[in-house]
Formats: sequence, structure tokens, C-alpha cells
Amino acid sequence: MGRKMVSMKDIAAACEVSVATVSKALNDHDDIGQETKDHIRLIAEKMGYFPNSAAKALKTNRTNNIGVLFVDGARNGLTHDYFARVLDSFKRTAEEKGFDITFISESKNNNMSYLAHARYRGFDGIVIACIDFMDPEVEELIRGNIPVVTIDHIFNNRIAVTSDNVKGIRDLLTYVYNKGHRKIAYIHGADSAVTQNRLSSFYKTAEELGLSVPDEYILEAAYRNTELSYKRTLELLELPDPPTCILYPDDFACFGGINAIHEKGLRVPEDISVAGYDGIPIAQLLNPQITSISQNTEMLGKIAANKLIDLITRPKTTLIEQVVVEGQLFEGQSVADIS
Amino acid sequence: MGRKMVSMKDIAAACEVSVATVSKALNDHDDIGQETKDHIRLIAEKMGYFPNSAAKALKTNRTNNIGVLFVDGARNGLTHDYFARVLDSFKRTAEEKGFDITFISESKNNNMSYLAHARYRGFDGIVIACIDFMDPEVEELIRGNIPVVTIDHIFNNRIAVTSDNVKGIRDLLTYVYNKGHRKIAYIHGADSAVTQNRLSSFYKTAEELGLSVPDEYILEAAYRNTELSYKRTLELLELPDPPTCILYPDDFACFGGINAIHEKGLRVPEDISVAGYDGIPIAQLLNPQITSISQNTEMLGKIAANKLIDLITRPKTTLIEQVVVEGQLFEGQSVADIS
DNA sequence: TCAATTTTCTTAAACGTTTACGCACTGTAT
DNA sequence: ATACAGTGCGTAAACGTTTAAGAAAATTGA
Repeated sequence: MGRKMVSMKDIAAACEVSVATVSKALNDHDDIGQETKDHIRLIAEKMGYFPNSAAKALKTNRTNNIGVLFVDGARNGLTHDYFARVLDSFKRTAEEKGFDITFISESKNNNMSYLAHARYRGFDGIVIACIDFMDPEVEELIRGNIPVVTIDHIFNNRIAVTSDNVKGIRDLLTYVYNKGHRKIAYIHGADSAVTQNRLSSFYKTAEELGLSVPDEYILEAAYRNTELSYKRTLELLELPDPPTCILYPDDFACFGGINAIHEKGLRVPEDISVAGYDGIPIAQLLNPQITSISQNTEMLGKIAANKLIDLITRPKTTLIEQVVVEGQLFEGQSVADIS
Repeated sequence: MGRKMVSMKDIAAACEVSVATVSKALNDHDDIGQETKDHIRLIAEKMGYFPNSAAKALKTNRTNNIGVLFVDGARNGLTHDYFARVLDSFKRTAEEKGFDITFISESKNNNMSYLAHARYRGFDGIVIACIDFMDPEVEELIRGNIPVVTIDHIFNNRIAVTSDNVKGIRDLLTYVYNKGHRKIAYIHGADSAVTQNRLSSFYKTAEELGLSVPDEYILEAAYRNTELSYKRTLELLELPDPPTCILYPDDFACFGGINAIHEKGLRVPEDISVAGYDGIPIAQLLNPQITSISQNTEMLGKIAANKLIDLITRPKTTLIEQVVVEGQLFEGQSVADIS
């Protein structure tokens, strides 16, 4: 196997010019004659030449490769619907602009830190999502001098793209309120920036609506954790004065809640209403469709990629900012009108 | 920004040895004294040295990087539950062995073919899944002299890891049969190796069971396509002699079918039974849980990674074979016992 | 004690690019 | 004729590694 790769040297020989001329011809420098360029390119094509990225990277200090850090505590990784969709969009956008995507390995057995790994591979930029931002290694990575954008987490003085959780919860709660619900419980995710935003938005909106929220209506579960939401839901249902509607951390967790409700012999939404978050495709296919906030994952990934590539290619003129992407209420049938 | 990276040259200077000695010390060659090694490593550590993968790759022709081709016609990409799970497992296994994962870009606007891209990046190996294997570019890639393993598609004389679709359908059909069903329809996926295996297994098993299968019970839809399965299901339900049970291409598509059933005012499984394929997590959380064949995605990804890395590191002694991974019947409540 | 070995380190070339600089032309203006 | 700028190409060094080959020093064996 393995015929040898053809290099610039071979082309130079075939064209009877120097290697430098070949390089400049292929990179369209303007100190090479047009006919020479044409000839060299023709021969290069014929000989089946492609550049060697390692050599190019070595010389130019640019890899055209973006590192992706993409883990969470629960090790959902790629199977996390929301982040998979964001990453997919990110990937497409980056690829269109000539960048490749490589994962920053999460296994530490090569005893490289995230930052060491990123430097080793020479990533031009980094995107971080779906992660424990308290991890000191993550902080080290963000502090490192590689261009970085974070998704759904704002880090001091770095570019971040976040979904509008404040507006999301406000819209959702207002919608439920307008459907006549006054006893609304909120099972929220574990402590994180996202959770905090949603929670404070929940309280603020409740206040604006003149809604009183008893403490026992606010419970902590976790994202994508059906078991926990199942348990919290049971607790809510056993309250002396149970809620008429329950909001969940996300659609997935919502299914756990629905199971608890069914187990109690109750129906959704006739006996009790529920709503999720994220608007994952599957939740819109079920009966009843889950009322939720559809996240604009397409936009999130696209903006993240564009901002990062801007930062890589034009560091001076790129605005360091936090971009907020709005979601949209998906009105399913899981919230009953009881007004 | 950007303090300079420390290179072997810097370490050599600090230790007053040659660059070659540093290289050999760090790579644990045996012609370097133990104390010298220790000293060099200590200094390297202190100076915050990490190797430069580009330089290493250039010299050794090894990148420790694996290319992933991961597209399908419907452009589901990463959001495809089944393949996302396989890839996730693949990724973890590869990372444990010191390999990184880079996507082979699907956007052709850089006018590189898959193979050109793979050579450009110098991938040590390639894994291909979730794809149109008829694409001539894919064939070119597989024919190229880069170690490759394919998932769920067998290509002549290459390593392949496939899930056992024959056994899967046999188990599923037999299970349904044993529940008393005799009028069983099969809405299958679009034409592909996987589909063909499943279809012939369906017919073979039916024959063994003495089951007659009218032609109008076999319909073509597509994987992960809820709309098509919805339509086919309506067609089945309007038959003069409708089936009592319908098998679907996958769990996702199955939801489309269930919607059609509900729309007709029928219940699952009381009025009509359904079964999916893949055993995606969400399908086991719903009410009723979807009876399905749980694919062993963990094993698929792991085996694919191990075989590929074997092929990369020990090409001579690696057996070129097709590994088949069995799934497992998940018995939900979507198939009624009517015996 | 001295040649033969072994151990430890260095020299130098190479991998495939890019790029600053220099040199030889050609053409134009003095 | 001389000077001058512009055009088109080559020279050579550099990027950070690895590794074959060799050399010096230390060890061994008789």
C-alpha cells in the first residue's frame, strides 16, 4: 500500500521551477507570472497534489482547526439533544469557512490538561459548551491565550453566546398564567448560570403578574434527569395544595414528571398541566405535544462559529460581546386552559 | 498577547544538552542516561513544555488523529440519536488510547474530496457511518490507502462493525408472533444494506413461523422520518383487513405512526400494537414504552474504535473482519398480548 | 594495560511548507 | 548612454520535531 504523497518538490521538478515558486503560485502571490501560475496549477492538479496541513501549520502557526470542549457532569456528551444540535450547526458553519472541528479530549489519562491539549494541537480557536464551568481546568483553558467563545455561560471578558433564558421563562410563565393557572410550580435544574437566570426570571415575572409562589412549589432537580423530576413531581402531587401546572428543567426531564403524573392516575393536561424547555423535536411529536420554549440551536451554533472565526481572523476588530439568542414559545397541548 | 511556546530548543539550552537528547529523553529512548532523562523532564515540566503536534506529524507521518465521516442524506448528522451514541462511544474509546477525533468536512466548498481532506489532515485512520455509501466520493475514500472501518455497512475487504439486524428483526417478529399477532405489517426504511438485511430477515422469519405476509403489509418509508411513517400507517389502517401490529423503521418513525393511530381514534396497544427499532432512551420513558430492539451502541462504537486503532498500529496482524454486535429486545407495553 | 565493548551524548539531515531578501531582466524616463 | 522602477523568479533560512550515524567517555575482559 501507500504510494508516496506528492509534494511541492515534485511539482517544482516537473515544472522546472523552484519550490518557492510553486508555493507562491499555488497561494496566488502576485510576484509570479500568470502563465507560470497556470502551468504550475495544472501540473499540480494532474499529479494529484494536496498540501500537507502539518507542514503548513508548522510554518504558519495556523491550523484552521477549532477545538470543541463538550462535556457535562452527567457525561451525556454528544447524546445531549440540545447541545448536539448546537454543535451540529456550529460545525456546518465552521466548515463552510474552511475550519475543521476536533474534540478536546476529556480523558485525562494522557495527563494533558485541556489547555495543554489545545496547545498541542495548535487549535486556532476553542468553543466550550455543556460543561462544568467551575472546573479549574476549564478556567485555565479560557484564560489561556487562545481565542474562545463559550456557549450558555458568560465568562469575564470573553465572547459568549447564550440563549435568552430570561425571556424564555418570562414567555412561558406568562403563557401559563394567561391560561388561567395560578398555582404554578417550577422544578428547576441544578445550580448553574442558566438555572440562576431562569429562576430569577421566574420570580420576577411572577411578581409582575402578581402571582404568589409558595416555597414548596420551587424544587431542584437536574437537567435531562428523568428520575429526579419524577420524584419531585410526586412530592408536588402529594402536597396539601398541589399546583395545577408544573414547569420542568427541560423536555426530557418533563417526561419523568409525566410518568409520575400518570402513575398517580392523573391525566395531562386534563388534571394537571406541564411544560418543558428546549423544544426538542421528539417532544413535538408526542400526544399531547409538550408546550415548551424552542431554543434556536441553529442560530446559537451559527453565531458562535461566526464570532469565533471573526476573533481568530480579525482579533483587533472583533467586538468582545455577549450575544443573546431568543427562543420561541412552542404551544403544545400539555397546558390546559382553565380560565 | 501570546507568550511564545517553549520548544525543545529552549529546554536543550536550559539543560545544556543537544536538542536530540531532549527529544530522546522525553520519548524515553534507551540511549539516554537515567539522570539526564530525569533532569530534562523536570526542566521541561517546569518550563511548561508541550510538544508541537504539527512538527511531530510532519516528521513521523503520524497524527494520532482519526477522521470521522458522519453524514446522511437527511443531514441529520449529530442529531441522529443512534449514530450520536455510537460516535460518543467511539470517541471515548479512541481518546483513551490517545487518539483525537476530527470531522471530515462535508461541505465541499473548499473543493476537496473526502479523501483529499483526509490526506490533507493526515488522518491515521477513518471511521465512516451514517452515510450514503453509494456516493462515489465515499467509495474513493474507502479505496484510499488510509485504514478505515465502516459502521453498519460492509464494504469489500474492509473492516466493518454492524449491528445484528438479522437477529434483531427475527427476535422482534418472533416476540410479536408469540404475543398472538398474525397480521403483522412492516414499514421499513429506504433502500440500504441495513434495510435489506432486515427485510430478508423479516421474510425468512415469517416463513419459519408459518406466517403469511400480504404484499400490502410491506411498505417503504424512511429512517427517522415521522411524516412518511405517519402516511404509511394511515394507508395500513384503511386497508380492508388492517394489521393488528405494525413494525417501524425506528423508534422515531414509530412516533409518527402512533400519531396516525391516535388520529384514527385508536389506542396503542389496545386497538393496535406497534414496535420500533434502536431502543432510544426517550422511547423507554413514554407511556406506553415502545417495544423495540435496543442497539448496543456502546459496544458498536467501542469495537469500531478498537479495531481501527489495531489496524493503524498493527496493520500486519489485524484481522480484516466484519464484527456483528447483537441488540437486545426491549419489551415495552406497545405490543398487546392477543393470544 | 590496551583493545573491545557498552553507554551516553552530539551532529546533521530530513519532513513539507512559507517568506524575507536578492538578483536578473525588461522597459521607461532622463 | 545612465539611472530607475517594476516584474518574475530563485536562494536560503526557518518552523519544531525525529533519527541515522558517529564520536567520546566509561566500562569491561583478558
